[in-house]
Amino acid sequence: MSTEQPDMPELKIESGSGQQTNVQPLQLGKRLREIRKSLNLTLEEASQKTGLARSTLSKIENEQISPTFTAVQKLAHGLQIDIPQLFAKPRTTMASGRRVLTKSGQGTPHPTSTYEHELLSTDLARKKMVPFKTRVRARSFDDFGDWVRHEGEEFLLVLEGELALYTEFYEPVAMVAGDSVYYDANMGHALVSLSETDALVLWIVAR
Amino acid sequence: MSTEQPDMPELKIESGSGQQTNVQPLQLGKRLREIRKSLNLTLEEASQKTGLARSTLSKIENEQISPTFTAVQKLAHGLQIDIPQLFAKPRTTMASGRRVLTKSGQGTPHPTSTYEHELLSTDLARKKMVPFKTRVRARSFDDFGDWVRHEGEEFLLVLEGELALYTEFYEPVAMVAGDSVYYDANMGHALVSLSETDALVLWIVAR
DNA sequence: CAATAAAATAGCGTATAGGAAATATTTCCC
DNA sequence: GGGAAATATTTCCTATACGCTATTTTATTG
Repeated sequence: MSTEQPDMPELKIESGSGQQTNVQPLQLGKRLREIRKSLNLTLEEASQKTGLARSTLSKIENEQISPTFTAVQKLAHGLQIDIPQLFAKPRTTMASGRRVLTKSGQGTPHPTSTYEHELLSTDLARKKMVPFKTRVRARSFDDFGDWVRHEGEEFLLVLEGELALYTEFYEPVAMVAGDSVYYDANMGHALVSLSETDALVLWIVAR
Repeated sequence: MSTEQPDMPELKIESGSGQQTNVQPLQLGKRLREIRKSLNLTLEEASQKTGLARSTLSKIENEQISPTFTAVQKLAHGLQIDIPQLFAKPRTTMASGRRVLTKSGQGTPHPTSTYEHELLSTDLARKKMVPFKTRVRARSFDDFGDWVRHEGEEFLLVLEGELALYTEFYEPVAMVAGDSVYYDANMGHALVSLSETDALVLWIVAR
């Protein structure tokens, strides 16, 4: 594995490619073999880690038997894989790898009356999250017409300043730099700066 | 852990609900019963939908037997639940509108040799994102055994310090406070601090 | 290529999961 | 509460998963 030194900061953009198909025949055996191989384990070693017999592992991998749930648990525990991952889509090990780097202050601006969003990740197709850095200009809840509500979930971390988070079913709560909150975006929500200057938050929306 | 500075004054409250739902005995049976009940199905009906015998279902629900993987598949298919969901932590459907506030430094610590994670949102039943505040201890890429790869996508924002992001298909890139990056977590990735002190990043994983 | 070692697979006995039917329990009328 | 219907559990038998050991296959080295 090459240990090269990092190059200097610089904005790199790679637009995402869009493949992704579902529907797995779910070949547990094949999957397990892949995982074991990737861990460079022999059946014997895997056997010791999991407490299952070599032969059993072999049979599972070759789909000669259907492991009991307890066996699957032992496998997952022994090989350090979590069970949901076992059943997740095939590993898109290939060149689905993409990244987008955004330098400080170089995001795409998107101002509103109450917020000043800076979109931190430009066109990465079909991404699961949308990250903003947001300057909160609102100084009172009345600056908002009504609750903001939408599908998805949101996480936010206060970067600077002090603000109040208003949410529909709870009391408003004060937050300072370093505090974070996670909530369902279907619940009405709004941010108000409590300091003289605008507050700054990192804001992430998941679909 | 908690190398954090104590946090600032606070007004209204809403302490992060910090209950531990750790390490599940993973009571598949109980879980299945819940699901079946919630679908208003009798054992007989569930039997017809899944192709498994009433008695078998009963035994599974009462944890008298450990279903084979094929049985689990039939269950999942017949009852329209996807398998990962079966093994996820307790329901706690946060769709009903919920929020979790985490005060600075009050997250759940989770140290490794290279990173020091602070989980910012406790018991995320089925959340779409998992937020960490992470202290990067690694000083060289060699501190990692091999690439870290897993399902999902990641966003990260540098909070303090200076670091290098190594990713599988790209050149490593330097990042300073305020910079952020979004990438596919299936692509191998690793963070290395370039400063003398540990670097601090906000790290979010979407499934 | 042999010879040998290492790893994976196959055979077989035992433990246990799965199905059909009997039994027990709960639910719901009257 | 007593019965009857619906639902759940238990029993018993067959099918199959699991572990031990033997065998075959694959990798290594002279």
